[in-house]
Amino acid sequence: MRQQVAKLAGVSEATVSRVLNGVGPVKEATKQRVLAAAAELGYVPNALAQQFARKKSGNLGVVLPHMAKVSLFSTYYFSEMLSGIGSEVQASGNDLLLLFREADQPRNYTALFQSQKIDALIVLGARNMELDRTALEELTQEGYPFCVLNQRFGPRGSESPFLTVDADHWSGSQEAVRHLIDIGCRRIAFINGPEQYSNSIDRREGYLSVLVQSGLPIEQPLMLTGNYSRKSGYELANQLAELIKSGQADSVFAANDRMAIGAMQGLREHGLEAGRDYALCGYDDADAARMASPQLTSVAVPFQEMGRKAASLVLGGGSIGADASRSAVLPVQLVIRESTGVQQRRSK
Amino acid sequence: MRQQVAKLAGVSEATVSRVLNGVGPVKEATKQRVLAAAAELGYVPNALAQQFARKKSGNLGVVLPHMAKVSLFSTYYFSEMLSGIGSEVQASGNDLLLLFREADQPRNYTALFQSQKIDALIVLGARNMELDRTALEELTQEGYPFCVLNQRFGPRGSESPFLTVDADHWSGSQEAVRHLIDIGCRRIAFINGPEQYSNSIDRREGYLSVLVQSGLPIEQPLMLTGNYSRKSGYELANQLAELIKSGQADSVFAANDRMAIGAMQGLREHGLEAGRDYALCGYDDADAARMASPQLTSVAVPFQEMGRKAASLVLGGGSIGADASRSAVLPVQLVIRESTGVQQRRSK
DNA sequence: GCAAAAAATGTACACGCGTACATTTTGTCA
DNA sequence: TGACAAAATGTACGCGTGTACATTTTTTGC
Repeated sequence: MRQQVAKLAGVSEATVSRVLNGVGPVKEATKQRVLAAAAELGYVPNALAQQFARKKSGNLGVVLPHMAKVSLFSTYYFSEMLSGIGSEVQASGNDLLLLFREADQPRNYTALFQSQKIDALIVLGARNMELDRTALEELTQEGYPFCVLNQRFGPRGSESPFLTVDADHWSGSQEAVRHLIDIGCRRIAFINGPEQYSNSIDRREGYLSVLVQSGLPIEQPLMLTGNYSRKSGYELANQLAELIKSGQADSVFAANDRMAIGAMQGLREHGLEAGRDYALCGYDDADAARMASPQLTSVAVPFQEMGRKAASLVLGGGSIGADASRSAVLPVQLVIRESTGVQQRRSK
Repeated sequence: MRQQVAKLAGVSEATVSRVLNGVGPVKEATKQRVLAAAAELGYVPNALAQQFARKKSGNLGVVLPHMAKVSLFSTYYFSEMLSGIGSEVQASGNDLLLLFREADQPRNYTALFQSQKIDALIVLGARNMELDRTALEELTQEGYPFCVLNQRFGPRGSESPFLTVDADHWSGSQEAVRHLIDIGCRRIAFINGPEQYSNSIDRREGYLSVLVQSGLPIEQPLMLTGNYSRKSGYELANQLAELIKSGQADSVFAANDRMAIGAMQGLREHGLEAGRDYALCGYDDADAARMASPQLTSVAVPFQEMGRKAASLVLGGGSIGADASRSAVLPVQLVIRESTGVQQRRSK
């Protein structure tokens, strides 16, 4: 096929290759002849042969958490990040290979590199567990380019052994809690997610630090744990209702919107309305935040940008910024809506 | 590398290949020797070379609608289908290549096959437009295995020129509208999506057919059009409010949950509550349906199963069922919740 | 125990491309 | 115009598999 193009253009196959790849010096006239010939014959290079010859698949792998039941991860989180990754991948002329992780199976990420199926890797939904840690350590050891998204290993602010793109959930939680305090809340219940996720830890620390700064007491009974699902928030509503009705709590800060909405629904069954009987703040600013009634105050996370950043880092193969830093932490932003609405609280 | 394995096992490279691929007759003893040697050396076959030699990439391509702003397609729809596709792809030992479509650019799907980047294709979010039709026609002409998901070309029930997996939105809409009539509604407003999607057409026809069957009049003013976004539903609420307050409408059937929720929110601003002042039924049964207040009656669509089916069809390369039918239509199911709650309506 | 069939293994090469290196053409300067 | 450098193009080969075909080994049937 390439041979036919070469013959039609009156050149050698090598020249065809050079023209199509824009490499090496080529006379403008021959270039046009080759392109014309290729167009006429409808020649499309065999990507498999190209990858083989170049020893590059051109694929960015993205590992997804197992999500048969969409439970732990809101689909918002997932699809937004993927969208960001996709836009960057597309811009760089690469492709995106989706890799579905089996639940609790040993990860074999290095094999993906050894087989050259992927040139780079982004890991979504990693947890701080033996299984994940060893897999990532292995990748580091071998020097393969990869990036962990929305998860940090080691303490906050510490230098990461590998590329990491995260959002500043510590500051985000601080903002959220400060906002609750600003509107008059003093006893802020907190629904967190599992601490395998650095996200959860960051939020807890942000929550606690503001309490301390503000001279408010830290009350263990106010700190609850769900699993980031709506259902878990809903189930915690019984405890929350008691806390609120007894005056032990006047507000709820949930570590994501799904749990916030679940809690909101559960509390409603106890006759408690967000924005009226208690203030409620979620996290993520998913679509669901705007769909809830009352609309949910939340912390917007730049998931798309995080995806783009991770992709660009891992495809560029470089470190972050001019320095040799291995981790990027993107800012988040509080979005105030009805569930902490001042007017509604006043009308109480 | 393979050579080293061969030497260590004391066989030829061809035998190594045979063992690893489980092809051809191999003595059990040599098989074990080869496997042991491969394990010891940590040999991982080069996927690129395999693909090249086999002339198969092992990739199933999935074309995604452009979704910079997550507007037309709920992320629920998207991630559920993808999840279904993913499970099937994984089970078949293939990989999933994500292909992001640029907005309003000519589609070049055939090139993906010609370059052998993909062995099969699933098209998500196709519309009945020139751009899409010609692209699909081209694929058909060339005989490439592909499947269109959740979209039909040509009239309902007609034989499709290519593989199609859809859900029975006609029956689903009928069920929804019948349910509304069952609970006493007589003037059912209908918010549909753009008619580029066969989904929309099916829902409209289902809606109309039940009205006719039930002897209810068809009123043009009750039929509104949005774009499947929450915002569009919200914006139509003004018209709906007027219809409801003037007694022209007593219920709303929205073609998806997002628009239903948008309408619900908009109507609330007019003092109208779903399940109390009017009945509301959505479609898709996305998570959002359960997150809304009141929880939304909706039509559950087996998105995951559709994804699995499409993947299995297109990877199997076969037709659907024993007959030569080219299209599968999966059943949907009405899920009744509070927004059409009988008890609430009674208390009106 | 021998011939023939069957099973197991080895040998050799193609797959389509990119590219190092050799060769030819073009351009430059005196 | 000739010598030489630079640009343009051609030639040849490797990349790591899978597999058709040739060859060797084992089994079978008598």
